[in-house]
Amino acid sequence: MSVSDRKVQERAAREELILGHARGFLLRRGFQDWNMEQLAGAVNYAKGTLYLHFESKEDLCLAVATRALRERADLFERASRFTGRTRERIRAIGFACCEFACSHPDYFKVELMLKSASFWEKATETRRQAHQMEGARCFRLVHEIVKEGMRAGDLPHDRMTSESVAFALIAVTVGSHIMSLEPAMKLVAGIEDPIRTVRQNQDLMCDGLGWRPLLADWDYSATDARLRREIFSTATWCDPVTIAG
Amino acid sequence: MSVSDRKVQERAAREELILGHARGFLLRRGFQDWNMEQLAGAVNYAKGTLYLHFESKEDLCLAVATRALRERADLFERASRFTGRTRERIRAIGFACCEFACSHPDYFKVELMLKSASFWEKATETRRQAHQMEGARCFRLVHEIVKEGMRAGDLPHDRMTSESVAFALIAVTVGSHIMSLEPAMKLVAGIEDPIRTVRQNQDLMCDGLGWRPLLADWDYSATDARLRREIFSTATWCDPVTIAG
DNA sequence: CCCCACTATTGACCATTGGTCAATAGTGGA
DNA sequence: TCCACTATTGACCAATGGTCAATAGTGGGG
Repeated sequence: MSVSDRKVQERAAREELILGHARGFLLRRGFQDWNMEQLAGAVNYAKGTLYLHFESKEDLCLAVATRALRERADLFERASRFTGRTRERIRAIGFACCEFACSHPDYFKVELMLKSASFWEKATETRRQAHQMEGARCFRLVHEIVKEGMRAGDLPHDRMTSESVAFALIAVTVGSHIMSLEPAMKLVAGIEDPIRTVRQNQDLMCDGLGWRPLLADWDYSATDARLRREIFSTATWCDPVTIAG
Repeated sequence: MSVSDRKVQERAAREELILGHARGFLLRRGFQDWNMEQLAGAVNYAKGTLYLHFESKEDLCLAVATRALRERADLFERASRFTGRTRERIRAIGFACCEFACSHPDYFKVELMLKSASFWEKATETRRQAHQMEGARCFRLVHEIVKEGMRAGDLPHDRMTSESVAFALIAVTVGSHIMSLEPAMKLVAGIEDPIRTVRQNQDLMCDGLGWRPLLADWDYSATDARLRREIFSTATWCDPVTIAG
């Protein structure tokens, strides 16, 4: 058993090594600007060995993306342990999302790549499911807080379903992130601090949903300070200032 | 001159033919699932001839996308001629955007493709600029109405810059469209009518921005009816019901 | 009407690269 | 030490984006 065990472990370690290097390639150079030969060279294995772990280049990249998405879901989970009014708690998720975006600056670019059908099709069923599972985990964590907000009476429950509310929050966040990474948009719209813009838009959407206490009725900078202290003491980015007024 | 004129015209006609077929390929099969040989066959020209018009496959696809984006900007322009309160007018743009999304169901998928760096790099500078110009046109049309809303006092002008407001509206729209075309999300969030969801989210964002008259204070279904009558009498989709309450 | 110079078009060819698999090196138990 | 089995390799294949020398087509001038 010991020999077999060691082999399993070695295999896992090698997979980790490959994924790590692939992540570097993917984030720094996109999908096209490197090939499997180069990756094989980088990890000091032959090309064929890579294919013992991954069925295709797409499969490998999906695995990289799923790993990142899992980290994201983990951050969401940490954030959802934050205590306070429900709107403070959904804010924690927004914070977590931005924390993630900062430590994985090019993640959304990779995520966009996955949306292309041909890409998705070339990946293993197992890996597709794994990715969807992590995505669903993120959704569920948001959805739970939305439902609690409705139960608590902070959020109107007669206008929209809780799922639609969760969807709206996710849409505004993803949209803001994606539009932020467009250099042209930064220029045209004069966005200096993309992350701040994302959080601002999340706040606006929460206000639009009527999620109390509204931005004007609560000191959310205090919430952020507490959040940073209690949950994200290791956060890597500066507190964005909330909308004036 | 007549001979030369004819040649120019023939060349333009052929480019049109190629773009038309490429559009079909791109929307129906994505970027990978067809090759230049097949496209050449479809238009009854040799592969080399395609390269007399376009520098690369990416260049060709960017041209297709830009053509669609131009239609989108044209619709925005038509929408911005709508009269009424400024929030009604921004609603017209939202309507135009959805009208466009309905007639080009896979446009956003193609647009996503363009965000990959390697794609963008392989296209001609001219075509890149053309695409950015149409994008900027869309932004400008939104921005104009935002500025007018601030001038008219319908939209607070002391909280955010007009650019940030335009950005927020675009982000929520793009994000909603993109998330809508994810089949998993439809399942998890129970989205039946994606377009309705997009408009709903636009409404929520406008409310969040404090753009008066708020959803609850105005009969926007009447606005939609007028919009449909006066501007988009040829619209292809059903009026979405606004949020209850 | 023919001819020639010039242009337009072609498709065989090339280079790159994702993916395969027969050959080889390595390993551990007898 | 040897053998049977596994792990690893990299030469090879097929697909495809892109090129360019060869060929077909064209129109003006004689």
